[in-house]
Amino acid sequence: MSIQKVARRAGVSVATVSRAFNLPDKVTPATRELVERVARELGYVPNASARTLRTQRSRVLGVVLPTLMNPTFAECLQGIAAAAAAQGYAIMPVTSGYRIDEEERAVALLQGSNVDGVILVVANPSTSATLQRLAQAGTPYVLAYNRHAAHPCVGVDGEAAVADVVARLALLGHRHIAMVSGTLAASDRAQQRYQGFLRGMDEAGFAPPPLIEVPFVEAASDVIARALSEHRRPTALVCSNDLLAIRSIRAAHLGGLSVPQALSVVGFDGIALGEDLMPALSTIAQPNIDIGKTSVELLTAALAQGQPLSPGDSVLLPHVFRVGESCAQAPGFA
Amino acid sequence: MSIQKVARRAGVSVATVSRAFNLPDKVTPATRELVERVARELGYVPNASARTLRTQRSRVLGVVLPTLMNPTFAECLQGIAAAAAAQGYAIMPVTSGYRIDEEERAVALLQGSNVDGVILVVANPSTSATLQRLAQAGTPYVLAYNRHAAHPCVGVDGEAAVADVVARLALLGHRHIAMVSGTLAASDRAQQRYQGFLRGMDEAGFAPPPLIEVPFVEAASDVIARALSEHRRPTALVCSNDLLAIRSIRAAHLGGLSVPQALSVVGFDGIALGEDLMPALSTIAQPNIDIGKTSVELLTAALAQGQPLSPGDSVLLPHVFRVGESCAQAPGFA
DNA sequence: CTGTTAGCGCTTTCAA
DNA sequence: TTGAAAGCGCTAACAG
Repeated sequence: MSIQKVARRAGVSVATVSRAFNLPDKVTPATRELVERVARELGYVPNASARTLRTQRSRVLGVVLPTLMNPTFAECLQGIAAAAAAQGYAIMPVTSGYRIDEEERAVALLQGSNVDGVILVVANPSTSATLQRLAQAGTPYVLAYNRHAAHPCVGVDGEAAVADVVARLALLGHRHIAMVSGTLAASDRAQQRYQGFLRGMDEAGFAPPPLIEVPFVEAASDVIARALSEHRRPTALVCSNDLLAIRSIRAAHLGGLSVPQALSVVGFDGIALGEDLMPALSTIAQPNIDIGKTSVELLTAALAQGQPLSPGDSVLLPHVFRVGESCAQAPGFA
Repeated sequence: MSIQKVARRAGVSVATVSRAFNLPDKVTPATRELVERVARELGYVPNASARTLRTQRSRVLGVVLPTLMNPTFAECLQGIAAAAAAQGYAIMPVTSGYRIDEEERAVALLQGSNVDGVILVVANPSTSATLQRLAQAGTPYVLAYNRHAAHPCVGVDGEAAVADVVARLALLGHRHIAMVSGTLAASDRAQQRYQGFLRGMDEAGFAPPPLIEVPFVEAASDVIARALSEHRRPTALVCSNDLLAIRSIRAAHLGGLSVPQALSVVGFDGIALGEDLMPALSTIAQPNIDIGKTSVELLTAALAQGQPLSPGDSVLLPHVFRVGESCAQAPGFA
């Protein structure tokens, strides 16, 4: 079903059919209706490839995410999809599995697909050759969750958020607070959150214990269990993300510590599922859907302007501490 | 950066450049290397739209899912993405929010994007005009999770799975077993699982109590709490999906029932997160990633053959009962 | 083994 | 307001 067939059937030129769809004002109402009717009868759907080839714009946004197994990014993608659809854009998501080489491959794939712009969550903007490649090709892009002075970013202030949480825990009487994180080297988010932890501990006048670093998610239980069985074990755990928080709660229970009575646990991300758990997860909630939505809006605005985004366009979204039930006063604190 | 530029720079024709990429054997190693080098220097990336327009194949698969907020589908999408990439296909996912009209819109969008084939999870294959549209356009498709005699499907036998679970619960001494489900009308999966429940109860010689139907996920806690506070309350709950099971466990605890001591809860789906919960979720685990992978393989095989899939190509994947910790003997059962 | 060329379906001047 | 025609970048005959 091509525009040719519609034109022939309607007894007009292909140019008129094209105008009827794209510039309705430039054809008489009568012709427009005729064309629309014929097109509907024939089940005509414009060919996106031909249009893209001709206009050099695909109306597709590329999306690079670490994984969909973490609901944080699934939620964000949902937000991206909804916002993109609202703006008349389709999306093409690719996951990188937190691997730099996969990030590169993903961007190459997207560039080959003629995407108009790219939204990405990278391991670390500082060390990312991927971003250079994008900039070099003149492809507009925006980073989500990442924060970096040299790139346009949409995210929250993870450092401040964690520092606040430490202060909050101190207020609840906690003196032994530890942080659980994934591999620091693998993510700038983890690094920033850890900075916030250090700052918060410093401001509270506590000496920070060694970071409980979990190299692989599978190893989480063991590592955390060990940390919780030490002599002067922490009474509160600040986790770098909700998935780690959930695993920490399990590890605590297996070790005979009830949450929040014997151990407070705070997560980071605000995945929807956290509210349905028992105890409901106390967490620093990021506006995941809104991060996606804002990224799309920034990007499509830039596309409309015909110029890439600059670091100055970055948006810092507010986070909120979601109270939950996994966080309470320190044992024996009045 | 077009093939023209590469050809000129390399001093060969565009046809040779094209061959160097697509039919390497039909070109002398020397020319091929020359072309590859020049292409790399110029940062040439083949234009997918032009290729699609010319070949009439986009190497993109459309994917229609209800939502990404349910990890089941996020996991499946991950599987789809990996398998598609392995076969040289990109994907274009769209979510329908369990709404029929959105399913239709999604398919229309995908058809306009020239997708070669579509993988979809629909509310109900029997009542879906969407599938007819696809068949009419000659677009190969395969249903995931759905099961229907008139369409090619990839999924598990939900009915048998639930019937088995009921038998298993009976063996553990449970006499009062209830089922929790989302709106039956909204999903053929829910219907099939409920059928399995009825069959299982019948085979065990129990009279099935009324289905605990949760119209909106938000309402889950209330509805379930009410059911658990009745005089002859169930000692075991079979939930139509893991998300409902998680909410049920919470509702039970809020109502003073400990899981699994006072109430056993079994889910359906096998989301990865279930294993990290406390108690770990007992559930009927579907091979979500494999469902995605199999769907892709079926579809790409059909694409290679140049013919759509038929109902006879359907694949039934095995499910397993994941033991977990949320399911135990009935109270007072020796 | 390599080159020439038509044409995929569409948008967009330029003319009428 | 409408039509004719060029050309986006690529692949696949066909010719050499």
